[in-house]
Amino acid sequence: MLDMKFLRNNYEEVKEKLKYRGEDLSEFEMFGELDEKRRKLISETESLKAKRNAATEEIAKLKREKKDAEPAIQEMREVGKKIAELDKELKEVEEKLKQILYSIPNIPHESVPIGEDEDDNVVHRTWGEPPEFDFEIQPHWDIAKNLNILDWERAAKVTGSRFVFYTGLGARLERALLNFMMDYHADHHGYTEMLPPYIVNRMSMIGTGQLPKFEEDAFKLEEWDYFMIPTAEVPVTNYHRDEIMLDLPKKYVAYSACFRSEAGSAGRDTRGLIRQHQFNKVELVQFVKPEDSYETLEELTGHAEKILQELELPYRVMSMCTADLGFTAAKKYDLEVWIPSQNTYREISSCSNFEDFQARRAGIRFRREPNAKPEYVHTLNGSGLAIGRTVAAILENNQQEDGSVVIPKVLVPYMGGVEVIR
RNA sequence: GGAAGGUUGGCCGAGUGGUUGAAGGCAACGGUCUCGAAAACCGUAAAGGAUAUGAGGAAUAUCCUUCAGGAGUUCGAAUCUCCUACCUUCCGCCA
Repeated sequence: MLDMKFLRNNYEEVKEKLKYRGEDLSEFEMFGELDEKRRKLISETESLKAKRNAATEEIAKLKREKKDAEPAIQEMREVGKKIAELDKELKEVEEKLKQILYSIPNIPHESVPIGEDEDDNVVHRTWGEPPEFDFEIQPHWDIAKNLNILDWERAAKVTGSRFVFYTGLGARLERALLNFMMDYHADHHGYTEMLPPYIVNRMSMIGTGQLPKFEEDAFKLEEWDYFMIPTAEVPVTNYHRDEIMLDLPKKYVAYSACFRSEAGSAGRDTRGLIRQHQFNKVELVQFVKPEDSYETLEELTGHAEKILQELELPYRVMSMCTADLGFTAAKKYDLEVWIPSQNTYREISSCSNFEDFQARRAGIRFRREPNAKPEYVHTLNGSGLAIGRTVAAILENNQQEDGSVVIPKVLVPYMGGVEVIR
């Protein structure tokens, strides 16, 4: 959500910047008119209320002195009715304005490359070399099938498509990664560990920007106004909703299962671990002072990269262009890991600076000094990492000619000493 | 699922229709005192919004709103009524 005053004063400039996002801005057009109407109604209703408040005091005085207050009361009856009418009108206008503000995406940071689609994303840096194989490589779903560590057939029976059972050492590998990542961020990167609810209410989804625009992407509970979280970002960011924070920065690392309807991606990545309705993810979330957020974005991205480096998986860092930023980010880096069977890099982490976009929606503020005015914090988050995709990357990059898979060294202790899945 | 009680400012906590934006306390900030600190004493202190002056900034002034959220009664609601959410306790049910 953008600041209403800022929007009023910089309307044309904002419009110009949002053009690069390729978003539909038709609703945005009504802003000026509604904003003016709102302020006119406020003036009218407030002057009437001031009048009423003065009269009310007068009436109280008359009553105390046991004088006749009836004429004053009669007059205020009319004023009261008028106030009620204006308040109702004002509420409608404010509701419309709120919907508009909620549906305007964030303004891209000046360092974000301008582009029309994902092809305009910029390679920021590359780490490691894609491995060379002197045998016929297999996609991870075939490797997993041969090793008997992933079971899609039964998952389809039990639930449906895009769900999976991890079995045996597969389940162990997933859990090893989860533990390794959590430990690493908590022990080496200074994050506080968090285990959040997987279901949140509507206000939380609005707070981080999933709603009201993208309701069809979410899993909603039938009888409740509750949603399955698409990422731990939602509960962890909303943890501090409507709070005035005192000590910044705050750094949290949270594991959660994530749930996505994947509406609109029918037919894409139908096989394997890349695109599931439910997947596991370790998420990094930070609340920082505005002046620190861009430095923090680099730091946080580095924290996610460190995991890939420890796992010895080749990857690259992409700076997302204006068209591929998503709704809420002012700047975003995607970490893409090498997937040999697809001969390409695939997203495994997204690290974003939202500036005050989420903080404004969710009412997350801080004070610089004990008596200073509250200011909005900047929020950031990044996957550190998506675990299912990490499993896919390990299976593919570490596959051997005999179909076995070598476990990265750092994971062996977490695997109970298992060095190779065969 | 049934019953009772609760939700007030950064925190605790008074307050059952009319100078209550809200007593009191703690924490905070400024000052007096002190070599300095503590203690003591004095003082300042909520958030959001509109308007005016001002550079549509900082600031100041006036006004409005806000006592979980919403609706209602009333000239007037933290205070009365209804609904919702959450918390606590008891009963039931389940693990």
